Amino acid sequence: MTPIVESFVLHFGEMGSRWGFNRTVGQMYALLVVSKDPLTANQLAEELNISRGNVSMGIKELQSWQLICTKHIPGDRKEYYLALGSIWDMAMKVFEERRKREVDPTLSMLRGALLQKSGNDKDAYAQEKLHEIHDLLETVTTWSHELQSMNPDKLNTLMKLGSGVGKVLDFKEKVLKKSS
Amino acid sequence: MTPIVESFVLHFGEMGSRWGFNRTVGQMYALLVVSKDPLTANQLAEELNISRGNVSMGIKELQSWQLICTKHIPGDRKEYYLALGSIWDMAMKVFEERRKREVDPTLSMLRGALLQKSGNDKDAYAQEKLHEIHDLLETVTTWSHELQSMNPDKLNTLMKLGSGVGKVLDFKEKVLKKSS
DNA sequence: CTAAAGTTTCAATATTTTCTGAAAGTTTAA
DNA sequence: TTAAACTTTCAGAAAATATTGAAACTTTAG
Repeated sequence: MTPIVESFVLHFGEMGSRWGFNRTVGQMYALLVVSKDPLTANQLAEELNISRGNVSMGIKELQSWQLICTKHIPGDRKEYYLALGSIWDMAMKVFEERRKREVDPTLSMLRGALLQKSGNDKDAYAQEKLHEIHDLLETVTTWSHELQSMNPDKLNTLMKLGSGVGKVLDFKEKVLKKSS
Repeated sequence: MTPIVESFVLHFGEMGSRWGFNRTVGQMYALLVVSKDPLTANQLAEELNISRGNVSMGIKELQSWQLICTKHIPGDRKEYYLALGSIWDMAMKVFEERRKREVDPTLSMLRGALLQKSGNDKDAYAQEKLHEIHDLLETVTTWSHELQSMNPDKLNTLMKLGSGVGKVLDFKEKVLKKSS
């Protein structure tokens, strides 16, 4: 690994734990992302100085996140691994996967709690709060689903527009009112 | 704790680790959120069955996230704790804090790596990828900053609009073109 | 079918993170 | 100033998580 690649890989490893996977999985993924050519499990183990078994588990994890794919080279029995898709695709995958793991279970727990009859004052207050949290999470999840289903170019336009989107909303209101 | 509150507190504790703090901190926060009246450190320790020292550390953590505040009751020497602001405020705080911890350090690492002269082909390819990641993270951070600076009502309108926002963007284009 | 090349599994070990509780620190009423 | 009431700190214990490596498993060329 060159110094540039190494510092990226190490940083991504540390960050990995915050982003939902462990250090070595983060490092493996980082290395695959910046490698033009696919790598074998043994190459990963060697470059990162980790055990072959650990690489095998890491690969399984990255596959469960659908972040890497396998490539076979004719006449070679080894499996080669490759980061999947564009940076944009990767970001979407991570985002989606985290929503599944962090938000969805909470939403279903909240739905359950809101179905219970509140027995007393304390419960009534608690349920009010749970309701607010539920509604917020639901709005945000629905929204993020919809954003993800948008064409990436349009989404990019939207993001670049930034808070300017407020003006566009006003603008639409105004024009609609005039024409009515 | 009533059963409803307890299941919320336990769930939030487990989830807490995914959301950036540890189990007991998550539980403490959950309990404060659904409690109408402020609680003392001792009450937290007792309700959650954790040590007084752990509560003290948890409080410090929650304060560093600016998620709770202190209240004094006249004639009482104890400190009372209270979840801060509305659910919306809380979500914003958590979101912002996570951005600071998860994204900002990566952005500065990437900026550093992009300043290096790439020595060879491998580095050149790696830097291309780093560049893409950098640009994406920057766009997203800037956008989220701007969304956060918007008036919450407008932001809510925007979210409820969902992917319909694409149509509004088209609409604006069309009207502007006509009038030019 | 056999054995070589490769991959996965998982019990044991190492590392990291969290939690406890006793001691030290702080504040205030008297 | 003192001591009671309360809070914080932090070294060590406990719990959770990650990692290794050897054995078991799988695949395929011959």
